[in-house]
Amino acid sequence: MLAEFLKKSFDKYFNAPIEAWEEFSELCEPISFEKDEIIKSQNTTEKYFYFIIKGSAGIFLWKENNFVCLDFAFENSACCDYMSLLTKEPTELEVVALEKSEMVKISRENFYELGKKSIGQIIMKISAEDSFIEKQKQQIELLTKSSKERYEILQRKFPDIHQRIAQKHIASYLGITPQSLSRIRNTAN
Amino acid sequence: MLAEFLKKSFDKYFNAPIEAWEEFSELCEPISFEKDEIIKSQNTTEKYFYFIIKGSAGIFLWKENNFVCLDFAFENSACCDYMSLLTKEPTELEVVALEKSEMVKISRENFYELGKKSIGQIIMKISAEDSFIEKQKQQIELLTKSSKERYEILQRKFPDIHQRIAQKHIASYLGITPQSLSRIRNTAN
DNA sequence: GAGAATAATTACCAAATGGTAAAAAATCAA
DNA sequence: TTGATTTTTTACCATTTGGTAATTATTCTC
Repeated sequence: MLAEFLKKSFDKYFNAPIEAWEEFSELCEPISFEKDEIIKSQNTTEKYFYFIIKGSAGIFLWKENNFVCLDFAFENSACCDYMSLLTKEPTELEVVALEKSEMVKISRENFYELGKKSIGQIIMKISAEDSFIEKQKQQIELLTKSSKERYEILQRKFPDIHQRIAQKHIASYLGITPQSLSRIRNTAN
Repeated sequence: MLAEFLKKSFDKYFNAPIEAWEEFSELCEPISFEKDEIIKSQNTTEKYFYFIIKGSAGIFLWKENNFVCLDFAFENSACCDYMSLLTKEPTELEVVALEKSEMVKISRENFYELGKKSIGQIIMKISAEDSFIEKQKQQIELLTKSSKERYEILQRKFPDIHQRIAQKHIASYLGITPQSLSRIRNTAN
């Protein structure tokens, strides 16, 4: 059940037999979050790797008097303070559920335990590599696109984002103020 | 010789015996580049992972009528179009030597060959993880710091960058025009 | 459902940055 | 070295974005 869900979600990255995913599932714990519930707070060390079954989450960073969103995560994708999980160091990043969510979590210890088996190796490798690629794409957008273009790209990537995520979070992700995003949205063409 | 150099460069990340690095070195080829020589051109697939012994390089992306720099790399660090190396797909990224440089390169095939031995596994894992962390830090700077602050952070990271790298490349890395960087540099305090 | 709290929109002006252009400085190449 | 090319600086104005504040809309809570 969970194993099938995971297999489907990861099939675009690599193919592993269902047995491997069953083995993975056994180390996962289901967990639920309410909207706005903090999954990992600032200045703590990430202990878990989460996978979203239903709902959404954001990675936030406090800046002056606002939160800035570094990433959104929806169904069928991973979500955690990956930097902290990798370095085992606390970070200022906060992970927050943005909707009522159902997830599974796997502890760092179990994650690394899995690393000794082939499925874990592949997941860890894909996670790190894919995370890098996504981050580099974000950097490219910030450096080469206007805020309006970045908004359009985000909408194409997550067509229902505006129905699910507060505009102020979207604005912070784009690197602009909510007022600017409002202007962009209300500009013709 | 090369093995010792590599070992020293990577010791901050993980410890491997000199023998492992000797094994690694055997798969490396030395290669030199002139200033401004293209290491990997746009719309090609990256074939090599480079390690800089001396000199520097930049990862560039064409934007309208200028190049934008995504990353600088100096001595003791890796340099390549890592996204393309991982995906085996061509990208629009260009890798350029920014000074007369001495590097060693290892082909993707040999890199993955090494993956079967423990040293390769660790290098690949560290490369992906560290690349992600650096990219996320860049994203955080772009989203939460002013261009002046970003310039100061870059100067602290690479104190001699202004002596080695053209200001237009630094400006593009910071996400601003050369004129803006010139103004920032000539502003008191 | 009513009131309170939060979020989004709009307007206004200030600040930062972009774009064009020209001059000065630095670098390159014969 | 000298002239050509490229880079950096400066100046000017246009555009974008930020910040404050007030209004409207939405969401939350009882």
